[in-house]
Amino acid sequence: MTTIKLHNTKTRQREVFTPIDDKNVRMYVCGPTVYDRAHLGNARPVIVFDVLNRLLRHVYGNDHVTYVRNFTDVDDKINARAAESGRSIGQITAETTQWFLEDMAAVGALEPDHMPRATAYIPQMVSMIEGLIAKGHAYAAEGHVLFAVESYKKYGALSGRSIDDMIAGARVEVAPYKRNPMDFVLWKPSDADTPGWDSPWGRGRPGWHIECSAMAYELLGAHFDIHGGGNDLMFPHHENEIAQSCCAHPESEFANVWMHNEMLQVEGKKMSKSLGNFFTVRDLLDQGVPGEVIRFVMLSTHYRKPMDWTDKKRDEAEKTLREWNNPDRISIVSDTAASEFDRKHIDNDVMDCLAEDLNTPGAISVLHRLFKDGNMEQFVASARYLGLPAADFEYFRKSSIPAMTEPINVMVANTVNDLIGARAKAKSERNFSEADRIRDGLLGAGIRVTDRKDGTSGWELVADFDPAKLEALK
RNA sequence: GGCGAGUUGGCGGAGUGGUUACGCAGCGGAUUGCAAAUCCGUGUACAGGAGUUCGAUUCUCCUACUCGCCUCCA
Repeated sequence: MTTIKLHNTKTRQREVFTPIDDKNVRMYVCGPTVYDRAHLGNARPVIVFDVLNRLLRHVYGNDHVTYVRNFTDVDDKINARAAESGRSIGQITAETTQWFLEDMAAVGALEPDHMPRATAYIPQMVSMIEGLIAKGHAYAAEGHVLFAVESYKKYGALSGRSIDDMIAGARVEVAPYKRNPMDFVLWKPSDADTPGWDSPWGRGRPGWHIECSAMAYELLGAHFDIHGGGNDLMFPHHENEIAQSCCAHPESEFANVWMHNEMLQVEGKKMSKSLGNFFTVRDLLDQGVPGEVIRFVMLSTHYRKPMDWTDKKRDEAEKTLREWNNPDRISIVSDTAASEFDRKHIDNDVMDCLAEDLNTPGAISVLHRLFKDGNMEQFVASARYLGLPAADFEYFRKSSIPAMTEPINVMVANTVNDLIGARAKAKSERNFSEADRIRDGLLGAGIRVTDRKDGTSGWELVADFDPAKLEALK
């Protein structure tokens, strides 16, 4: 069996991964707060942990992995969005949830086994909070319930902070009802205009962190294998989750392995609305950037390093994927029900790279080698395994040019073939200036003509295909 | 101020105590009516300083710089 090694934030070391139960490997990844379209940075953890999910399923068996990723659909950002737009909270969260699923599917992410919504777990949260109060880890004050960080000795261990240091450097305004400035909210009161649920502390709503603790406990138990998310969640979100869960279930250790992906940057700078470099996954898709290209770029940097999204990388990724989908090179027929074929032919070196703390750039380099060496079965199976298209040229070509509908596609092909025929005739008459004129014209329209050894000619679309220019050549 | 990550050839980006990926670009060649595409060949880089070592890009320490978190954030 493949030995998987993962970098554990908790120990700051790369460790051999040993499941608690190899018949049910359990992973929880923090999902989005559903108030707006997923931006590009949101896609990184989704893709990273999608790869891990695929790896675990390959190693332990498809039916022996439970992957949970939540939707946080109760949050003050959602409330604010509803208030400013005049729409209902339910409309916003339902719509945003659906967008998220569509956008993540477009970048090749498989759906987790469970995608719980926080609002479906309010009673479990209330119950967990009651337990924390009973054990002396939390206290009610002025309609709030707060977690007492001093009641948990290991508070700060994950992110390497001490409570005293944090207080010294804190820039937060401290609510008067907090016993310790670092105490965080488990439950807060709601006024009449804010969503709320009845509770022992009055009508209110949960604080930010408790939903993950409650849902992880319900779906995975008190002790499970892997907990993941972006490294900006390490503090305070994950620290607080650990404190809540470990105090509510002192017999357990919560997650064995903590994994955090590094942040995404855009052209060397943090993505932010004020810098004007903020964009969503949907923005890219609508601009004609295929989801596979986004995925390829994401996989080409190791998940624990900052990733810089640049136009240059996007172009190079698209170029590589075009080459990998060149029908002249790949003769294996694509079959959507090819899971058996894929499973059998996934390359061992690709697996070894992934097993070594998800070395996706290494896996891509193996893909290059397989392609170059003509090991097409391994290549296709491995590329698909990583969620990249292979032997699927038509799909890729269509997805690159969303405006190009099927009838136009056929018309384009006919036009191009006519022009190539005319060029072949000119060539046979040794009228090379006419032949070159046609070839240059096609290239200008975004179609590259390539002569094969046998005297026939192939063609492919290049980046800036322009149907209008093609029409003008007729 | 506190905590953490990082600095690899023209660019991107892995990895390793000694044999120095991979991709893009470049260069040389084959091929071609000319191209393109393709194929073959070609690159000795690891921020600076000190230390450990037979030997360090890889380990330790120091310095510089970059970035993230500490407030909502993946």
